[in-house]
Amino acid sequence: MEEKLPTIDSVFSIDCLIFGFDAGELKILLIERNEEPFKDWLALPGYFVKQEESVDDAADRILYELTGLRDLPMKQFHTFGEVNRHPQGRVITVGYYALIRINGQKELRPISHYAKKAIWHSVNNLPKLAFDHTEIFNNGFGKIRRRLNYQPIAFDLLPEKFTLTQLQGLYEAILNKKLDKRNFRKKMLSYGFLKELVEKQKGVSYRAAKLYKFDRRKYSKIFQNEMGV
Amino acid sequence: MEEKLPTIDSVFSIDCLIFGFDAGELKILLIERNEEPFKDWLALPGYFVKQEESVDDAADRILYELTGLRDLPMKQFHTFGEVNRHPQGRVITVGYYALIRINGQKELRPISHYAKKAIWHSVNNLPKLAFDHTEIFNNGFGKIRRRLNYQPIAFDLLPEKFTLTQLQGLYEAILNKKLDKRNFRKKMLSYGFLKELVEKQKGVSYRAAKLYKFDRRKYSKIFQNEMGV
DNA sequence: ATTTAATGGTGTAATTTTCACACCTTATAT
DNA sequence: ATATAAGGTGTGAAAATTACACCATTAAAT
Repeated sequence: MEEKLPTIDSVFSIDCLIFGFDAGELKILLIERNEEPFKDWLALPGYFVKQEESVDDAADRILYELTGLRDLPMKQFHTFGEVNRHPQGRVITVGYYALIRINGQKELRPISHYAKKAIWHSVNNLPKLAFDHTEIFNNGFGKIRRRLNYQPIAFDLLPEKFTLTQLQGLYEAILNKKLDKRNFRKKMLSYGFLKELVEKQKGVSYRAAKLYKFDRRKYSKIFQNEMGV
Repeated sequence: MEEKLPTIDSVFSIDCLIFGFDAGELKILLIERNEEPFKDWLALPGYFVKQEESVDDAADRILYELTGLRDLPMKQFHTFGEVNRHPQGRVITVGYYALIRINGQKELRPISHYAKKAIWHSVNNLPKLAFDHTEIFNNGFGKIRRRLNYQPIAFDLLPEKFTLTQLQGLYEAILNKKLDKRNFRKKMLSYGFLKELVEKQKGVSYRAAKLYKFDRRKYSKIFQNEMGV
């Protein structure tokens, strides 16, 4: 009894899908690899899980080491377990995603030498990625799109204070379709979890829009278990 | 380059959540373990993934070996990666689920000696399960409950021909709440994917109900990408 | 033959949600 | 002053959701 099992180092990995929103465009965080295989290719930030850390912890550590971003609220979306997905051997990987404010984050600066650099790339016109990362991206992006319809995940991508037009632009970028302005505003406001601020937009050469905040407390009260958090 | 990685045997596993519906009750498939650790305990059917098989393939094989059930349409729902979830070492497990017709299946008969037997147990009053299987169960069951609201997963649990009352009973069992009979029928029929049969229920000591079939072809046509398959 | 027990089967009105659609207002730059 | 660019607003039609109660049918029991 109590015999020891082998270690998981080098056979189990994490890949991260980090979405940001900037200049009306949805972006994904990629790294330029500095290691074989796929040296110099663009890839999702990802690396091996260590023996003594939980998978969730590994996701945080790996993202930090490859991009300099820390403590993002990442969640699992799928585990990829095909036999030949890694050229050097059998590696199972679990995909995590997070939606974040690009400008709320410090600059991208890989800590580990496995990444040459980290960049934000539009989700449109993605180049071919290393390994099966294109498939991982498509899988995760699809799930997030569907989730947007019943969970308030979009607010994580916006600055703390935002206008309704920015919010709508974000929904349109994720869903990849135009929405009706009046209906969108009516619906968003009807939920009751947007807090209207006195403050207005500044530095625009047109009528300044009201700013809003996402009120997470109100959201939790209103929806509790309904929206399937 | 092209160095070989270690193998994944004994560090990566599958656990299966197989739901069935019988006598108005939702059931879960459990095995009685025949091996330490947790010998003699009830557990979810689960075992280690082999080096040369995909994770999806492993799920099919393992379920078959432990319960005798084959080729169920299982899907992943979450990967559990805490460091101390297995007493003998570091094991990461991926949870799969399926919803099936209990009576449409051959009898339960473990092939491998790792399971003494396999049984159907009500999802209510579950005993303490081996490992962190209670947590895995709760996680998966919660997801299925939510999924029921936008995907026609319930039909997999019923016999091919079923009455609307049976279908409603199943929804009530999964959602754990009473539904209005007229509204339920109206809504189900309005989808247009239920095919009314000429045949009626037999062997009941009250008015025989019409039988229906779930028409998967019509379903796909109607909903295509809408319901987030 | 009659009664009983159990489920089958049906419709309507009120409410809520969704959707389609167009114009005036405001702030700034010139 | 005027041109520009986005801000901000309401209504009516259609669809979906909800609440709600009674008679019909069958087999078994008497």
